[in-house]
Amino acid sequence: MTLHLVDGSGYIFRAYYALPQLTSPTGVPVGAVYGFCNMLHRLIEKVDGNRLLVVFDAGRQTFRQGIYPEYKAHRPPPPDDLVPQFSLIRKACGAFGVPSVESVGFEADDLIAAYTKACLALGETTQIISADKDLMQLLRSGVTMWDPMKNKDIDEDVVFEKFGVSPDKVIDVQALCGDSSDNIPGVPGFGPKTAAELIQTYGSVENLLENIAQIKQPRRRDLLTQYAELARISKQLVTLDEDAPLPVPYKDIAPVEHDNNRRDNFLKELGFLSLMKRLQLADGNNKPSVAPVDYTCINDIDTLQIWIDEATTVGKVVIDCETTSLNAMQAKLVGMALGIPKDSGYKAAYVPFAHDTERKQIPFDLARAVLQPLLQNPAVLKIGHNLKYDLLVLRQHGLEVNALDDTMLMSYVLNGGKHGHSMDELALKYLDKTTISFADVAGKGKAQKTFDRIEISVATNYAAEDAEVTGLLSNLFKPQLSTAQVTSVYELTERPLVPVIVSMEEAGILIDKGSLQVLGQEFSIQMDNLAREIYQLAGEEFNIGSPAQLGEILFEKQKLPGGKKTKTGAYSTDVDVLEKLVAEGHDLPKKVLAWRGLAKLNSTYVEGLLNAINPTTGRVHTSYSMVGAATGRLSSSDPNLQNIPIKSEDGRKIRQAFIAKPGHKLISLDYSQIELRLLAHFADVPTLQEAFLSGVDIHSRTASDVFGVPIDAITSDLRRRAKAVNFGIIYGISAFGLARQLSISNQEASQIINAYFAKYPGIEAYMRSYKQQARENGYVTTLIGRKVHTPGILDKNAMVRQFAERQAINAPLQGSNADIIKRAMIKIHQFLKATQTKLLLQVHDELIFEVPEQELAEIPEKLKTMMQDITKLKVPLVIDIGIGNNWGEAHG
DNA sequence: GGAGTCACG
DNA sequence: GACGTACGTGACTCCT
Repeated sequence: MTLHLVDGSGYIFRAYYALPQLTSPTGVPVGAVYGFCNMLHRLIEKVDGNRLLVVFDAGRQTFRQGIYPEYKAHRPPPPDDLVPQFSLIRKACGAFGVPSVESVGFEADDLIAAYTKACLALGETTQIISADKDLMQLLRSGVTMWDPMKNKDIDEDVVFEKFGVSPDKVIDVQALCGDSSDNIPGVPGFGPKTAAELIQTYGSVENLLENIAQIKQPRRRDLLTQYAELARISKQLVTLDEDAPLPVPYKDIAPVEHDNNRRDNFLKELGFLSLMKRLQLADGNNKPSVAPVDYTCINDIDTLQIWIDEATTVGKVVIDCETTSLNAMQAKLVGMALGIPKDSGYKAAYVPFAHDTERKQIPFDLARAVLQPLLQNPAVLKIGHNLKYDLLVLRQHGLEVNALDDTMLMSYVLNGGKHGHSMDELALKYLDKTTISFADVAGKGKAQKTFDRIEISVATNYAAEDAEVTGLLSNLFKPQLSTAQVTSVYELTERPLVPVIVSMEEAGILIDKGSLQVLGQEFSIQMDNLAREIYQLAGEEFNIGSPAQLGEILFEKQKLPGGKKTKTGAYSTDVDVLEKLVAEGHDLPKKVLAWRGLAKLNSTYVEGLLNAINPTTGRVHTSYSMVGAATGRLSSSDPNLQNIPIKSEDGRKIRQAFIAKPGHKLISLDYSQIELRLLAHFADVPTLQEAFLSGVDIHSRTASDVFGVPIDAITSDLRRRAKAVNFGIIYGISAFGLARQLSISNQEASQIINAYFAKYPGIEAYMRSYKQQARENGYVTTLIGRKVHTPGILDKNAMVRQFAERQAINAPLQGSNADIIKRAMIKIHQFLKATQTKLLLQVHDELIFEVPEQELAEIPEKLKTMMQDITKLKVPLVIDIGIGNNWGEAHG
């Protein structure tokens, strides 16, 4: 028997902040209650006959205030719309038949500790259901912990990662570093790192205090001596009271008492109708190994037609393709899930086409004929999650789709930067639903099955659930778009970009296979030669690709200066370190750098690209993620075509292997200095704006302004430094960062930055105002009103906070660049429909096209005009254009 | 699977 | 006064 102890109070707060604000039919706020009911239901299923006990705080006053009056004293009262939910949540326990306890003078955490102790004494096990770090001290043999919102086990490893010590030492670490959220003082000046280090060495606070004299660092010694008493009090505060009296003796904890009527009446009263229906369905499905009955498997064309007719009448349908591959260009369509609005939720079905079984299915060619009118009907909204993928797969199977809504993109414009946007994550976060994962049905690793080999009944549950979840998410997100004022970002930018990217991914780009192979051989020969020389210099053979082995050779065998550097205590051997050694005249690191450069080119680019050639089209088709980057940028993968080399001579040879197909040229158009232009625009800096209006080289101009040298006397070194400053500003400058970049002292860097601020008034105000915006709203906005969230902006840890501040400065610039190029892509895509020219690639500020020779006279110039006129800033947008037989030439 | 390294804007 | 620090990505190799 296992006792499952739910930290009810902890859950309330987490659910309140994580879930949308719902209100009951009578206007009572019930968002947290909804999450709580969902969790109760899942827990009841999970504990499966074992005991379940929900534990609450009884009030704010506990014995801890007797020890330290300021304990939790600064906590603001709970939000107004959460207060009425406390009693409802206790009622929910009653309605679901789950016992709950609380005890005046003790926190829920103390009761959990006490029940844990009682269980262990009887040889029983407990599971703590919470994510609260204060409960982690209870982990030991027989006590496990599970985070119900993330569906994640919290084990010793998780604790170690968080505190740097094992669970039995957590209270000692907490006692030293304190906790600002609970007002636990700790030792002032000690952070988690120092605390963990000391406890690792001394074992406990008590032993540490007895041995203060042994501590090497004088500052630590002083602080500990001065604040020894605070450390002792803090330890008392964080230690849970495992001797707290049990409100209900362990043996009297009642099993869950099922009464579905009582539960349903409660849910109805609060307006949780769809949840009630879902639970009712689950009631019927609870017997193990009986397939759920709420999803339909459609295996005859007449039934499919009935569903299609209904979807057409309703004007809305969820679609979700199931295929054999994540690579849309190579994926074979196996089946399709459909969802149609019904009552307040969705009914869902799966239509298998090509499963590898004897079971009856609709041949795809037959299904296509009835699906096409639905997918092409502009009056029927097709809802999906990452429809870009489905659209590309369907196109490969001869089906076109219009009239879209994409829940992944809605999530992105609503909450970009806050969390991920995968369906599983959103279902858990917003619907409190753990979806069947792909690994659940297909297995993982080597043994993973392709979808066509999955049993149709299993596939039906998986696929139809995804369709239902997508529908529910769209019900939730769609109305939020206007409330959050991001409708136009979604409707005018993200959603219309979907077909553009589908077209780019489908087009792909041609690679000169032969020249890439030759290049690979040349690189290999050079690497072999270098390796021989390296072994000679090292006096032994070793794996050059292993930073650990290289570090040993350089810093232990050869005793070069450089020492430890990375967090894990290993020797750092990155470019900065090796280049420093090269500058000191060492030959070995120089050859290692050359070897590494070639190794990178060979494995990532030569072999990587050759492997990525699609055997059918003979071209390379990347996949763009529209939600990968928090700032609004696209990202590219499988293969990543946004990081093809350009900076080194050998690297450029890789780029030259990207070629135009016969009779065509590649052209490249890029926005010149767009982020600096955006800075001049946003920060309203007259001098910078004039510089861009006059067309002068911006880095030379900055060099002249900052270093006080006439512009025609600027050396290439001064220009290089000014360029680093300009980039630094865009990244949310720090003297340290600039100093490191330019290998100068922090002081010199500070002086340069001050000179910059003095010459360009407006920049500092820009930075201040965006940091303020982030603090007030939790996000900053771009040119088109895109929100980029900066979650760490109010963090108590200064480093986390400063990181968020730099993001707040950078995101409007990087994000507005993304806005501009995305809008240009949409416009250009429309225009290119009447031509033979194709948009192939986007690299953040650059677009690459394949143009037939007969269109070269007119098209490039028109594209340029469209790009530069896409928006009007206080400075002109300038487009650089290049043309050639390959990408190397075109980039010019 | 994380850490280290390095390719791009 | 100490603490670490430039923004945004993805792929590869090593090693636990």
